[in-house]
Amino acid sequence: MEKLITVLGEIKALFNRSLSELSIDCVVFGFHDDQLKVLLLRTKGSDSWMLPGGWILKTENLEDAAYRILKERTGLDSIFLQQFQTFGANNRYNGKEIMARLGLPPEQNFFPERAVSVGYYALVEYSLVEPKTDFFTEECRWWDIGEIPELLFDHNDIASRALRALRKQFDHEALGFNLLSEKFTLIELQRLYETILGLEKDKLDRRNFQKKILSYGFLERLEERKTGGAHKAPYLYRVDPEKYAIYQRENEL
Amino acid sequence: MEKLITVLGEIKALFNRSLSELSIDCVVFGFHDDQLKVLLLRTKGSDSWMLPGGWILKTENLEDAAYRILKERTGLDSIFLQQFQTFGANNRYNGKEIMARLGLPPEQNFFPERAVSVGYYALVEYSLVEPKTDFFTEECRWWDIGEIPELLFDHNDIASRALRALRKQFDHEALGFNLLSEKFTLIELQRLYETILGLEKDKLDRRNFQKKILSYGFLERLEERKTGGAHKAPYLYRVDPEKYAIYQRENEL
DNA sequence: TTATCATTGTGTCACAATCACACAATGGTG
DNA sequence: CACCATTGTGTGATTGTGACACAATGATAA
Repeated sequence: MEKLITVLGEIKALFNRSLSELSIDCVVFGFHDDQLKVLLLRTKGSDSWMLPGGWILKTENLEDAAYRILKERTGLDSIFLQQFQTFGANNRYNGKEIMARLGLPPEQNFFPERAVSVGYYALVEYSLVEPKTDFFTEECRWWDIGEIPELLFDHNDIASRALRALRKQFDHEALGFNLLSEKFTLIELQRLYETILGLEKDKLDRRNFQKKILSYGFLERLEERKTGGAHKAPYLYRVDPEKYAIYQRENEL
Repeated sequence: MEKLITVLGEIKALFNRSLSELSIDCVVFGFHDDQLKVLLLRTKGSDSWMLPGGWILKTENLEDAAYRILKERTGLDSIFLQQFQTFGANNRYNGKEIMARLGLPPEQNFFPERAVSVGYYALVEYSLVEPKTDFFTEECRWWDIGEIPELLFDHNDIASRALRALRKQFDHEALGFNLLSEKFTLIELQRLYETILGLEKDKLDRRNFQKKILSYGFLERLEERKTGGAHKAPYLYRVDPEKYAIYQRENEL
């Protein structure tokens, strides 16, 4: 009982330092074993999963809040982050429901009746992430994009909109290198594209894909080759940051 | 003085029925005389212009609020509306500043210190709009996109982001028919595209443009021709709603 | 040590999309 | 009724994309 009071106190304190009617939800994408993954959290003492999210401090820029939240969950500092949509259905959220989910007394609800959420998606390097739980949750782990369970609130909707926005962006801009390690082979990049665009393996023609990507001119072929696998060792590539910036500028607007 | 108290009371009443930390700002585009226009409002007793906007009622869906705000300003019911970005810089807005702008005593400020705003852009038929002022403003009129004055808050930023989002969408999807009257000539459509994309007149090749647009298959050529102008009378076209819906579905995702 | 074989690296051809361009028909204007 | 800016239409050139084949490589297994 005493513990419950402490918990309530801490949440209230956090809450008083934040904007109350507004939250941020993040869809964090990772890539592993040729599969697209999303980072999810399980709330304490329940089977309910949700997207990582949080509140915006009263003095904090919206985008800074998103970066902070991501850093708290993944340990990562520099992350590819994109705001994609704001969700404001009047029934998407319910203060009392949150209290109940957290095992707190609903009649003591101090959350607002209503909250709007700004959706961000992030692209991170799977192997660098150390999933961390927060105050409300006891498990944080990757889920395959095809096996996402039923989530709290409208988080299933947010996740699927994020994927759609991601695909749209992939369709007309070369990106996603944040999902791979610094050095990668072209076939790894191709698998990434096929996975994100929802295509089957080798749907993209290997030769045409490589020609196209290389024609952008921002990939640098290293002397090094990727060894270890069977068969001929492929070259490793990396993104040349300066040339990539030029490409992005030319591709803007 | 008595009037001031009444004003304050009315604003407070409206405000109490709304979410306080969140607002909506709309960039309403119209097309007239081969120029792209934006609807702006001038606040009472000042030279300060701003975008039409408003608050979200506590029980109201975000999108419904945007439609309501637009209807209040333009008189129009069915409008092409698109959420494009949410603006949350911590210094973008200041409650006391609003009070001062409205000629109200800043020390009685009841607006929050901070507010985040969801940006929508709208495409409307210029000739159908009857600009209406609201409680805070005494003038509402169209401005040429190239002559937008300095606006309150971060509204210049919002407006230019809206234009950028609009151009991006135009780049890979046929739309914008909402900006023309129901029946239009292909050259009018071409001027619209050139204006929105920021191209000079006749930059697009007339023949290729018409071929491309018609190849989408949702424009219907009418028997009617547009008379009145000098020279040969061009055919009028209109959008076939069913075929347009098919085109949009095929073009999705 | 060497044959095997899945995989890598590269070039060419066919087709589709886009671009550049010309000329006859039209219908107010003077 | 001659004029002329504008409309309606078609064709060849250029570019971009998609389909496809073959020699080189290097770990694996005989």
